[in-house]
Amino acid sequence: PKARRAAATGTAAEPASGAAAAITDVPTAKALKLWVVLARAYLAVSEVSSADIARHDLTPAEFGILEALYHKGPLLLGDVQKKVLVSSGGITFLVDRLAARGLVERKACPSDRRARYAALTKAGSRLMTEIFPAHAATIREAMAGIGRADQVTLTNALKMLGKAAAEQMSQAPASRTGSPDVTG
Amino acid sequence: PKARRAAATGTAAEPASGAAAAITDVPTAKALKLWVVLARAYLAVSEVSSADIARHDLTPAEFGILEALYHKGPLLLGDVQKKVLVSSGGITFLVDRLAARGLVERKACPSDRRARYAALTKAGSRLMTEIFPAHAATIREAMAGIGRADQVTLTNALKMLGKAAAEQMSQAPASRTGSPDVTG
DNA sequence: ACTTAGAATCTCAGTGATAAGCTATTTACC
DNA sequence: GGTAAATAGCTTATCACTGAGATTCTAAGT
Repeated sequence: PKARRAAATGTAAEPASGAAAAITDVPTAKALKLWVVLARAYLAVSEVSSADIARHDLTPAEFGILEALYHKGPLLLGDVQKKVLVSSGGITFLVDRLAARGLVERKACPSDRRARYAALTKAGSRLMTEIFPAHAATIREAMAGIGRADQVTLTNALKMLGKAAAEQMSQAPASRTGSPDVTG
Repeated sequence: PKARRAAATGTAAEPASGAAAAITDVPTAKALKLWVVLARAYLAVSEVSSADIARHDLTPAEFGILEALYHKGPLLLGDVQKKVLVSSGGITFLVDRLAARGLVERKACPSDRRARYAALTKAGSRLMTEIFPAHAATIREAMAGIGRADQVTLTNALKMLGKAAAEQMSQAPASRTGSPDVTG
């Protein structure tokens, strides 16, 4: 037998026997709905992408690093971090692992002795040249449910959404659990 | 000091010194771009949501379970799994943890002695009544970057995208690494 | 009834990733 | 020029979650 997985991310809104009543006001309900489909769409595409990446024995994070270096050339570890969205420790760990496989190497930074570059090795570069186009095509296929013009519209809308959400995030610095939230 | 995080998910496409050339064909480039902004938008909203949830010492997965039970009433563990998208072992683990906090309880299923229901306790129900509306409002705020009419358009587009991607997923069952990929 | 396949859940070892704290180095300010 | 704050990356402890197998039960076939 196998441990199966399912396909959803909660946040629905229909009461049932023994269930409390849910959101009534319309704008909130619409926003929740949007959040659900956003999560599902992301997850579905993510699944396609991850599965393709896994065929080469890479995690998405590893692939992200290789891709960043492939497109941008050698990068400071901190810059890789910004691209790939992992913690500082995570970058160390991932680059170590890629280095152990001979795909990436560290290089000293002449102007700052704290910093190090990560760069693709010849093998890493060859690998990416080999697999990236097919990966890109896979993503293109995953997006094929939407017409090309609509893709642009969708891209713009999502860009706005992401920007707004990120903005809201930076405003609320995350208060801690039990505490009464501020001075007053 | 603190281990900082960044804000992106790779898949850009501008060459640089020492970097290999990237995607040239337009449809693929557009699809990649869409994938990037989709990931970023999801991540940004996810961050907002998680931060809000964390204020109550809950993980997103835990909150997902509570939410499912709150809206739908008692649910078989398997059904919870489908809603919240975790592994079979994960459901056991998470429900255990919520039960230890007195928010959820297991109940026998009369018609099938293998199956168990998960249901909110009175405390769990009270907690959700207390925190869910505020959480929903937080999500609404995160989505506020987009007008209400556009939200509906966006929702529909994402629904199609998710469906198409999921479909592609089920077609390619995931071949294993080294093997030469099919018969021909 | 008995056997076999299939399901629902639980167990448990393993994994990717984070978050703090640490060291080495750089920058800014006096 | 010397000291303090900030920065880049590494180390370690910890954690939520996964995945395969084990367990218990149901359903179907003989």
